[in-house]
Amino acid sequence: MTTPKTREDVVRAAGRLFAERGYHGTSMRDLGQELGILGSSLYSHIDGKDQLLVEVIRRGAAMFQGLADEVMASPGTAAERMRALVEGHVRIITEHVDEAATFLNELRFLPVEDRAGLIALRDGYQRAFRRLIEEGVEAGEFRPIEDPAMTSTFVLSVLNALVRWYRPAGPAEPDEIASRMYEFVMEGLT
Amino acid sequence: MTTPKTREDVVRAAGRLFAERGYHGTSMRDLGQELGILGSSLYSHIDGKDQLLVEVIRRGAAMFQGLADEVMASPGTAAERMRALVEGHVRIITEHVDEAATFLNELRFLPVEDRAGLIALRDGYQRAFRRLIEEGVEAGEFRPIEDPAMTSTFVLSVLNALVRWYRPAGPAEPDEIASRMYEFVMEGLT
DNA sequence: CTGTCACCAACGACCGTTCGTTCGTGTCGC
DNA sequence: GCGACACGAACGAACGGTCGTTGGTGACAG
Repeated sequence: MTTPKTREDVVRAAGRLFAERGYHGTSMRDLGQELGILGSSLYSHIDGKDQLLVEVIRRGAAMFQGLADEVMASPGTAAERMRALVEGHVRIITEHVDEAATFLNELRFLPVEDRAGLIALRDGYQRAFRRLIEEGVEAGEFRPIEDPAMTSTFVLSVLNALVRWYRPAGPAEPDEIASRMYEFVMEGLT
Repeated sequence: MTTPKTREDVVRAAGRLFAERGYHGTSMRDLGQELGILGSSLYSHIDGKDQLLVEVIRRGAAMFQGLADEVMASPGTAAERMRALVEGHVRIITEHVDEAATFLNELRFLPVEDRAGLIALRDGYQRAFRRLIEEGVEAGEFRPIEDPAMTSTFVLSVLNALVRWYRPAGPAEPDEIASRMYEFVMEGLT
């Protein structure tokens, strides 16, 4: 009757449920129900639950890493590239909330053999922000900042928190969110 | 031999494990082991696992609400009170990471009958930030801000993310963190 | 006819929780 | 001062249920 489910369907549904209920809050039977099949039927497509978590998180990590690579390789002032990072980050989250949320929230539940590598990716992404801030300070575009590492954490805090409150049905348009975020990150409250 | 555990011990250990492994990632036997007793022995002190979650989160919520009440009732410019909020928030998190992290991360796993009330507390706390921002704009202390609600989300994003990276053993002192955060929230990067 | 995909029943492990019991400690009547 | 007794805290076995996972079987599409 209904067309059979693909491995792709399974991974996408897993992202959705992991984001919504957390990895440990999602059972294979839950996941099956989401797809209209039994939990045991999932094993026609995948090898195990933890593999699903790895795959979903890998996708999240890849998107952010791709953005950082692209922006950091492009020309432009620090401010321009910061704007590109903010816009790209917001676009990734608004278009792929589930993978992004799982990447940001469930990293600690990865099997040990995958954890370190993916955490390194996340740290690499943050390092792009730090380097950009340092460049901006050196170029005199930004104010003198004593602790660029901590400051990059602040910037990323604002960006990452979007997965916690963004709802596609919500009143705010992605472009507007990106603009306001960039504004806030650059100027603060004053 | 060893002194018996109190209900207080149990709640504290629960906060620690819920923060570290998440609610669904923590079993009663895990929790017992953390205290050096059996999982079943916990029921001499408590009625059920979900009660523990409620209690830990209640403590987290109470601390933040207390801070907001205190600061908002005090005199001072918007900037002064913003500094007080930031400092208080950082102090709460650095001194009670576990309750704070559980409050911020595990709200969605609360039993339905407790969820709405505690979410309302969280929203009330955020509303304090929004009101303060509005006051600051009206008084001309802050720049004109078109969307104070979203901006309050940004500020709180920076503050709340602290539970994700603060480690007591880390290099950064709480005072220094609070100063840098206030600086960033007020001035941004430029 | 072959391979894919789902079903179904079942596995052992673990889940939250209950129960009967034990052991030590402190209280109180005598 | 001493025995009886209630109590808090923990044990250990067991409960029904759910977990992730396996293997066998059949339906149905290419």
